[in-house]
Amino acid sequence: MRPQKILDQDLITALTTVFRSKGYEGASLNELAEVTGLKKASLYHRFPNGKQEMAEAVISHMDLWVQNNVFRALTINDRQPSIRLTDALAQIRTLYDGGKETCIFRAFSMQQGLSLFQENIREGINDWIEAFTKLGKDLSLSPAKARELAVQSLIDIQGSLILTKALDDSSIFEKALINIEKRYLKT
Amino acid sequence: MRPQKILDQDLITALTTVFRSKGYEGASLNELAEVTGLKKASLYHRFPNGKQEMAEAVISHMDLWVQNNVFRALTINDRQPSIRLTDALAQIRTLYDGGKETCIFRAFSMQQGLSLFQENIREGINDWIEAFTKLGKDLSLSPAKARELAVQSLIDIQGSLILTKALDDSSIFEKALINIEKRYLKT
DNA sequence: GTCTATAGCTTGATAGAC
DNA sequence: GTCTATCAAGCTATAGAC
Repeated sequence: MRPQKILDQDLITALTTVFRSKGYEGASLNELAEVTGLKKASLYHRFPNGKQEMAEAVISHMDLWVQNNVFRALTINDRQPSIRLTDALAQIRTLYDGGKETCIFRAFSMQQGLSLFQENIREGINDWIEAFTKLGKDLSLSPAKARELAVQSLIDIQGSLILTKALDDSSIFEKALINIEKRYLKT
Repeated sequence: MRPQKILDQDLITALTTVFRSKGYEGASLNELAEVTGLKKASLYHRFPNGKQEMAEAVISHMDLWVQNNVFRALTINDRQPSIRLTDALAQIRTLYDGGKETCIFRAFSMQQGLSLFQENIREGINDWIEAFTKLGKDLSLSPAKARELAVQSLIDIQGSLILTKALDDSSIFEKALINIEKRYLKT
């Protein structure tokens, strides 16, 4: 076997930047080939199912990162909940590069992308809600209140990302993160 | 002149449904022709600048509706602010069909759509913020606090629309609207 | 004002050489 | 494993008849 010209890790990273900024349909194979440094036919060798498989790999890779960083920080048992929250918010800040990057679910939630990845999106969002809900319970909130705060936290993240992008003002995202923290610590 | 087969009003309405659900790139001329009942060449007669002009017409039409219904309700001077807010939220509920419809700005905020309509989106969102800010001031809030609540209201609307779509649970959107109302009336 | 027909391009995907 | 070359299908847009 000939050696891989591009490592899997670098490949996924390059694919992610395009899918994230252009969405599923908007990411053309020509552009995906260009940013990865591979020709289209070579991409098909690495991802026999084509564009959809590339997108799935991007989703899986990001999902793993979120689990290892955001969810782990939120739900780990051997630390104070307030510390966990601060850590998780720092990871979220990194994930979205201070509000400059969009959520991959949002990028894949229009057009064909929605029908192809609806289930991934639904599960992904539910995982976020569960992780925040566990934090709330560990802060002695009732299950209902814990879930309510979790949903509101996700609304704040997603909504502030949209406004940050629309107004090109990353302070909106930053304030939203601080607001999430305040809301939990007030209880 | 031969009579118009389809009235301007009906034409825009049909175009809107497609652009809203598919986004700018995702809305193909074939589909736009199909839902309007006109052939592609006829669409070009009505919109000489093609797809972009159709999208602009959709944005303008929706903008006018929002001004006449949401902003007018929020900012009209001869009614109590709390009544105005309730009215405006009812209009917003209609605008997004209880959370089942997406925001046109979101539909146009990926791929090519973003570069083409970035300015419309920025101005549109700013108009929403201004309208809510006026309401806050009329409720005797400080300018800073009024703007803060306005931004949070938009975050709640946009974020809850995303979660409602992702989880197919329109109660999230409904709770967000109620939450906006509570937050203003608490002050 | 609407239509049929088509131009010209880009897309996702494949065949086969090395 | 990567490449060049190519395909069929879809796209936006236009020409010209009625």
